[in-house]
Amino acid sequence: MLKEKNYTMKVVTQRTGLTQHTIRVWEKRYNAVTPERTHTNRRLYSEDDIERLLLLHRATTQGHSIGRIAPLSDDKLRTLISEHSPPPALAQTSGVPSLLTPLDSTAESAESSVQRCLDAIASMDSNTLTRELMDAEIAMGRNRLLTSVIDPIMNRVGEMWSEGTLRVADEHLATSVIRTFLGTLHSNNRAPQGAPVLVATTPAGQWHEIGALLASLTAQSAGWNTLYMGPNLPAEEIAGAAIAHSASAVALSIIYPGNDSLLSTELFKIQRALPAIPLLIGGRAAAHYKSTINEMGALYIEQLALMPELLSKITSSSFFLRQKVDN
Amino acid sequence: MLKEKNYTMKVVTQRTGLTQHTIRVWEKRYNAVTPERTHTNRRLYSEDDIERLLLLHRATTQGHSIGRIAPLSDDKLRTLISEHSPPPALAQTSGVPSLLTPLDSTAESAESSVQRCLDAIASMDSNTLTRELMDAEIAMGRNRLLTSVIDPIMNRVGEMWSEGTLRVADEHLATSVIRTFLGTLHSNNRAPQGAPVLVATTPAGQWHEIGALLASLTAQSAGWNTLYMGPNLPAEEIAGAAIAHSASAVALSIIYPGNDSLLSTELFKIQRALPAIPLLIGGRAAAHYKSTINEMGALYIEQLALMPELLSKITSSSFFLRQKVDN
DNA sequence: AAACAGATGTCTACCTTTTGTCAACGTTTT
DNA sequence: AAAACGTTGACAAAAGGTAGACATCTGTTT
Repeated sequence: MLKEKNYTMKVVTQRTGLTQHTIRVWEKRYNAVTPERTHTNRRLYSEDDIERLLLLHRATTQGHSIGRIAPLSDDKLRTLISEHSPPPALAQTSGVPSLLTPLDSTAESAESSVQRCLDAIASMDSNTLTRELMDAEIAMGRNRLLTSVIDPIMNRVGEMWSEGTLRVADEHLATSVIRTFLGTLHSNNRAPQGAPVLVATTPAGQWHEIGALLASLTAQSAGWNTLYMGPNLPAEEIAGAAIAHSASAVALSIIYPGNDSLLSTELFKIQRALPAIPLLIGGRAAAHYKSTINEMGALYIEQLALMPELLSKITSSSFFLRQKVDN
Repeated sequence: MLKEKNYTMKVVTQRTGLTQHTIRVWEKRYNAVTPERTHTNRRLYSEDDIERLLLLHRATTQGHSIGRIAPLSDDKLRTLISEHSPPPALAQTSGVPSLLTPLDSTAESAESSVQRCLDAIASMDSNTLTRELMDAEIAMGRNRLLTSVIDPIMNRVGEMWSEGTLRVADEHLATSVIRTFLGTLHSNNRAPQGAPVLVATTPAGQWHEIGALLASLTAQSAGWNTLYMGPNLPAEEIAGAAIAHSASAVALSIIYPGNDSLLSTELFKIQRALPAIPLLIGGRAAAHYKSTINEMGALYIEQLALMPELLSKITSSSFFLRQKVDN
């Protein structure tokens, strides 16, 4: 069972997106959860407690009043949330979910989650796949979901596709389901006013959009405001959008190798049009272009998990000055 | 029964699109619903109450006066709403705001909804766009949302794009937001067991997926089970998926003209691999291929609104026999 | 055509309940 | 010592509720 109580307040706030205050007051006023205490009176929460708080958070953002739903069982909460049938104004761990959760046993659960997702893909079961992804988000939070589940899945799928281990149809179905899932996560991102802006897209000729979406979401949970523009955008348009929204960075995902000349041309065009804006480039095929990327002074994202670091470097460097005045 | 009263005012306003004021005044003046009260006098609504208010809302936007319809039963309301058939078939594709329609507030509201969405697109405001779409679904129901709002929007966007009235970046953003929105609608598909299956996708070389998604959703609300496979799927894969899931039909969306030979080849391949399965072909560029489509015995979907009709013909024809045994 | 009455959605004023946030202050952990 | 956590009480904003006024419509009567 998942009854062991061993998560501290801090972890809970990060995983649920609730403030300490709120969590405590929900406990005091409504007995929403009943954490144990250390011998020095610190609260200790279990995995189940966290899940419950997450459910309560979702339900409240859907308009339910905490006082009424706090006594409900987890199952009732789940049905309550799913009955909110029209476009799920999803999760939306409001506030800034901030940075990665500490390393722990979740690594293992990420592995198995990935495996279950791959199984679902192989059997073309899109419902199961979606459910697995949702469970994974609850279990390990958004950041881990992105870096330790979805990113690996897409990599595996890509490999299996090129090995021929996976049917093209499977790959398409998986991509489509994941695209939808990421789209819902992406929803109304109202980051704070002065937050830096990231434009995420894919250059002309590159149709695979999952990478760009992942980049956009990662930036969002790092507190950025993002503008996701879909795949296959010509250089001029990327530059135009970046300027129009005074972006602090542009993220590009590159999946297909081949078509070298077109891609390099596009990248250089973007570079030239946006000399003052850092360019982040990642994706499976980005490694092929490493020399080009270096040459043009862009930043190479070797792994999604490394992106937050790059982002914070950008905000703390001179580019951030522009934003700071706003605060 | 769904008689448990435990939804708060706020939830009801969100799910029905009505204001607090209106809900209360409908209760006071017409006894439209009879919520319970908490011991502190707050209203509590049941799932049925919400459904009823939603029906009343739709009926009123169709021009019925609340005083007259408030006493009606839910079923009467439902038939009232469905009787008011949307301007079926005919003209009404795009652009020309159709002078013919009599003072039909539904058509009008659809028109204005489309306009507001286009405005949101022009100002690259994805949040507003999403909200407009959600409101439209609440106000006019899923079917009309698809045929009278989203389909027209995509047509207009396509036109404006080719006229050069709309920036490419805008078109991309709009497509992406709508893709996400449709994806969320698509996911909660609770499919009945013996329902016929539709495979929806886009042939190789065709990357624009909105049309296929619309087809899939339309089929879903016609009671079909659908398998949406994403865009750009090679003929062999389409055929394979259709066979593997014993599909009763395959829907393809074609947006880009050009690349004629490839496309025709693909279509013929699909035809040949699936001689017994009806092929539905729609999308902006489908008209260009009308002769090919006829030649190969596929069905041409001139307009999304006409698709349900085609579907029901398929289920009632010989192809349905295969399904019938399952029931 | 003008006047009138009924219907309907919206708004204001004002009161109660619910809920998130904060300050103040003590204790534990780092 | 600084940071993180705990408790308590106070407070303000949000969310509800009632009552009644009001501006538009719509259809009917004068």
